[in-house]
This record gives sequence, structure tokens and C-alpha cells, in this order.
Amino acid sequence: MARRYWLMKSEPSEVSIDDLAHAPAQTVPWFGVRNYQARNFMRDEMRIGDGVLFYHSSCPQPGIAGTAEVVSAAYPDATQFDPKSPYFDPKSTPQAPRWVNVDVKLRTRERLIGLDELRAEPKLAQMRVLQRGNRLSITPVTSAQWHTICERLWGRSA
DNA sequence: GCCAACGTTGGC
DNA sequence: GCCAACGTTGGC
Repeated sequence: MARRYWLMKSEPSEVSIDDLAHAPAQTVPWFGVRNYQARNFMRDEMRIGDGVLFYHSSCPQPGIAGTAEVVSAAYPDATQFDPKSPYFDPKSTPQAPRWVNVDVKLRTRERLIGLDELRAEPKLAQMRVLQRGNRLSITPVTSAQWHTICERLWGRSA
């Protein structure tokens, strides 16, 4: 199957790309997704080796901060079972977990590409993250969009 | 802090 | 199954 590409949002106050860089094996579980559409992307469509655009959201400089890679299949998100976690879900049980996550490994840290710069690139006009009202924390990215960002905006080979 | 957009909940 | 109310997201 062809490799796919994704944009994944994280609030840097929770997990920034620098946090990812300093994590063991530069890998973290993408915990805390509590939206069915985003969950289904992880559960049903992500494959090991898929490319990830790491996006910083809800922060002074929102934008794409680098690239990462999907390095596991989806498995139950541990935070849903932890009563002390803000992501605790009392309706979820280990026998019937409701939420899953994949593991994501850092590939490259890059110059931050802000929303204004993304919007200025006509080839990216269709990106989900730029659409009005978009809130989904995981969105598919086309290979054309991926290559435009890596090659044109970062000036590196994808 | 504002507010538009959207997802979820729950009464009916 | 409808839909109003409510909660959350996230840029500004």
C-alpha cells in the first residue's frame, strides 16, 4: 500500500516538537484524541511508515513545526483508563476500549511554517487545516501537499 | 476573552 | 430520528 500523509495537531504546552525530540527514542504515543473521526483515521487508515506533519495549535505561533512518522499500529490509549488524567473516559473499559492511539517518532525539526505562509501558497489552498471551521486534530494530507511543504517551503527533499 | 464552527448529548 | 442546547476547538 502506498504511504499516506497526515497532519497532526498538538498543543505545544502539552507536547511540543521539542518534547518529541527529547522523548525516549524520540517517540511518543499520540494520546488524548477524543474525536471519533480522528480516532478512526488512526485505527483504520494509518500504517507504519506514514508521514506526519507536526502542527502546533492553540499557541502564540500556530503552524507546522516539523515532520514525524507513524511507528506503530493503533492500540488502546492508556489515558482513557486513568481517573487522574484529563482524558479519562469513565465509559471506556479495558475490555472495550473506546479510544486508541498510534506511536509517532520524530523525523525532522524544521523552521516553523505559520498559517499566513501556508495560506500564501496556492498549492495548499485545499489543505484541511486551512479550511474555515476546521477543528479536526488529525487530517489527511495529499502527497502533493506534503511535497509542496517539504520541498518548496522547507527546501528539502521529502 | 471573543466568537464562529462543529460535535455530542439528551428530551421528545 | 429530530433538533435545540451545550461544550469544545482554536485562531485572532
